[in-house]
Amino acid sequence: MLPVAIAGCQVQPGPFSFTREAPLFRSSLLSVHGPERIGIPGPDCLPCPPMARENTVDSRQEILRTAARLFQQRGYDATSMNDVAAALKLSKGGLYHHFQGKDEILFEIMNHAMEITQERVLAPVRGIARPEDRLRALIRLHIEVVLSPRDREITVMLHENHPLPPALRKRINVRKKEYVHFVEQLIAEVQKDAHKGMPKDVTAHAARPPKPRVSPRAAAFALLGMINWIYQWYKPEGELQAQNLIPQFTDLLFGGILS
Amino acid sequence: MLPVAIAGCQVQPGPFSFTREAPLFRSSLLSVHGPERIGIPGPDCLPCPPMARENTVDSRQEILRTAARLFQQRGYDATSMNDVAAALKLSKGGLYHHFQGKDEILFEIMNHAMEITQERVLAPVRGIARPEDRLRALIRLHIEVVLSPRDREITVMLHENHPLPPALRKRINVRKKEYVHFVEQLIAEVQKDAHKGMPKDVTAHAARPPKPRVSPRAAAFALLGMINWIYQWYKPEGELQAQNLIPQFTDLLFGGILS
DNA sequence: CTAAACCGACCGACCGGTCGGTTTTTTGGT
DNA sequence: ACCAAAAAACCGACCGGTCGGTCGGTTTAG
Repeated sequence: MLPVAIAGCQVQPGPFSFTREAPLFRSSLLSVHGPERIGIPGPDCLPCPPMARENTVDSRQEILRTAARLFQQRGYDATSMNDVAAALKLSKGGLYHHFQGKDEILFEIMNHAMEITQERVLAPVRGIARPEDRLRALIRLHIEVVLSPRDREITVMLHENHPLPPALRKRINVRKKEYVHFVEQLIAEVQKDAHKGMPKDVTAHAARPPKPRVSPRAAAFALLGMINWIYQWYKPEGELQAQNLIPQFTDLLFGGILS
Repeated sequence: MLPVAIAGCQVQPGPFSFTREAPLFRSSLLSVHGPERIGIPGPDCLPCPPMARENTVDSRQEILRTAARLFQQRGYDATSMNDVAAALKLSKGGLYHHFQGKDEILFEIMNHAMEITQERVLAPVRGIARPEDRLRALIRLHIEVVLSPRDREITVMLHENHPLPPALRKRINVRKKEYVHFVEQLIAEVQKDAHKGMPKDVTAHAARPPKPRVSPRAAAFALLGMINWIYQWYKPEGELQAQNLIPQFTDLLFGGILS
């Protein structure tokens, strides 16, 4: 099936350069005929060694990974199906054998990003009893996912809202809303618990605990904003990395800038 | 010059519909010949009354406003120059009379967004003496600018990073960095002042005040993230509006979710 | 009469997607 | 083990349409 990326063989696009690469030889090279049968490999690509045909699930995964990388680098609309095919050393027709269209590729990328969020953030967090611990874990795991160089689907999902057709977009938006709602309820629990733990003389004068000055909904949007915006400014060589960003963002949420 | 939008005359695109409208009559209609001279107006557009030719600055402003609205609705790459021209009831050639190219339009929109930030946020804030008041004002003004239905350039600038060519992008990025730096230094001042104001018995044991647990840089990025992300979730009919969002985001930054 | 504003045909390139192939791999029978 | 047929994977020409941008005009304003 599709050749996997091999050192020296991978397409190396610049940050915003358009390297429109036509495939120079059959990408599925299991035949006894080598690349010389149908062309000379490009100067930046050694012949890929033959390999067993893999199942279709792996083909689709490979396409989605490559497409996600290109969509992240150039944007969905500015990336063509020809670009995606070239990066995979496929023809466009070959790409269309695996996916019905460009819409489906974007949808699967975004859906996969929601799966990642479900598996890497929500599921672990749901297993934690104490709300404050749960919220701290959610912040850490969400930041880790946004910062992960492997999970490019996440930033594609964060950035590309408009291009999906309405029916597909709705399905993604439903999952996003569920996530926001989960965060909101979690913050509400943390705020409620914090009041329970306060000395009686602070709350005794009230019939019930006063509402916090920051509503759970506003806090949820603020938290998601500060974390999701990381993809806009983060630099792997910058001074803010996961290990010092996570505690600071966590402290900020719980205690503000003056904690 | 260009007709300004008149009730009943304005292009009404759906959120993601592509209304490819060809101009049906000369857009500069000062001639004694009315629109009937060259065609019947479209069903959704009454004839625009003739008006004095305006100067080129206003033409360019009108084009930038319209382009910003379309770029915000559909994205820069998914909006064509033909789309922009149609929305202005111009031909594409007419559009190219005012701007050298699509790049220039996006650059001017983003530059204008930085001007708006300079005039509506930075300049007023610089006139405030107390750092904490200055930071509170910055939060309020920045949120107001992001929420402003008129200042679509802001959300275009927040969203469209990649499409500009490197030289133009660099110029915008320099201004963005200046803004981030300003916010960072302001937060550092606020944190410093907060320590000055603490009772001696809390700080006397230290040779100098301990570093806050949230660095100014992390706090600046977090603050900009929570505010800039508003454009992704904000709904005019939602329960979170400027007047209740501003105090909550301010309280969150200063005191966290438990204040 | 000149300049500004505008138009519409046109350019080469590319878009998403299709289709009629070829090539490669898999499968089943001998 | 071999072979032929079927299926899967892939290719490249092609489709109608559109892209950003140009150019030789026409129309309108000064």
